[in-house]
Amino acid sequence: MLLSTKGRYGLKASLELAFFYGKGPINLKSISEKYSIPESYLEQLLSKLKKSGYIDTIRGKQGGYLLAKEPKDITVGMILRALEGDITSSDCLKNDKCGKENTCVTRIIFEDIEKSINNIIDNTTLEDMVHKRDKIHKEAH
Amino acid sequence: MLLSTKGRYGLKASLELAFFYGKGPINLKSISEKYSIPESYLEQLLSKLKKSGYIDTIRGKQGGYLLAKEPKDITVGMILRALEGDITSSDCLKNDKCGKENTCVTRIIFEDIEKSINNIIDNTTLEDMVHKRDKIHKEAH
DNA sequence: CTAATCTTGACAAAATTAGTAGGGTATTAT
DNA sequence: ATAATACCCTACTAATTTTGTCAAGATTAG
Repeated sequence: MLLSTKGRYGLKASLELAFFYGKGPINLKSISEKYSIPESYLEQLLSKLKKSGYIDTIRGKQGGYLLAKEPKDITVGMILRALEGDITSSDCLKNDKCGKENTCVTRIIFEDIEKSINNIIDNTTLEDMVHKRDKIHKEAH
Repeated sequence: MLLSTKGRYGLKASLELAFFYGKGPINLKSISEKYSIPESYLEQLLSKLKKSGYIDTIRGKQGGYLLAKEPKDITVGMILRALEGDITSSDCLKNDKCGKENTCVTRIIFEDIEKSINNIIDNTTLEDMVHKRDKIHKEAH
């Protein structure tokens, strides 16, 4: 499995904020209920996104969360990496000092996979996804 | 992380068998030592690959493991799936009956990623990897 | 025979994921 | 002011998955 619930939940929440971008803050509870995500858990995820600079918050009554940048300036890769760390195909590309980096063949295919994944997530913005969403919902009617 | 050690170890072992294809069985210990994989653990992995029909075994002294098919007829995807189950980007593509399959936007990007991964692993055979290995080792001299 | 090798199944340790819980702090409508 | 609202933070726990370990047995070459 490439992504855990962290990335999935976090991406859904970010997309929700993107959808309401420019329309004021969205509170935690409403996101948590809409997507059936435990409130406290989602809170931790959004907190990470805030620390990474992708989300702003407004405290107090009528407060909530909102994107810190325009949806077109936030990629799926940014969100996923903030929550899950580097998105990698295999541990050996990160940790291992196996000493065979230059001659390991399996490594090559892992690298190919990873490049391909990164290519997708780094070239899809939240805005792209909002547009896709609009399209899907239109077709559903 | 897309792949655990299961897939990585199993793929390395399979590649070793591919490299010695047609030259008799290779015993467990030699693979386990060459790649620093715990013997009993590797045993379980090879056992799965046997059940899946990708490798044969010869018991007794001088016995060992060998590929059940030609390297060109075994893909990386076959090996990885036998060991790790379906290679998937997100749980929600497999289990969830979230009821929103037709309108969920995040799902689309997970599907794109998954297709891209499958495209790579299903179009790379062990033979391809042996060739790459030959090339790498040549260049290293 | 016997030493090398695979077979099988149960068990255990370690790591990661997925939450829970609860008090704390800031803001604002009233 | 103050009460309600909502984010902030840290620690803990439960569940799951990964990564092994172990032991007794079956098979075969020499």
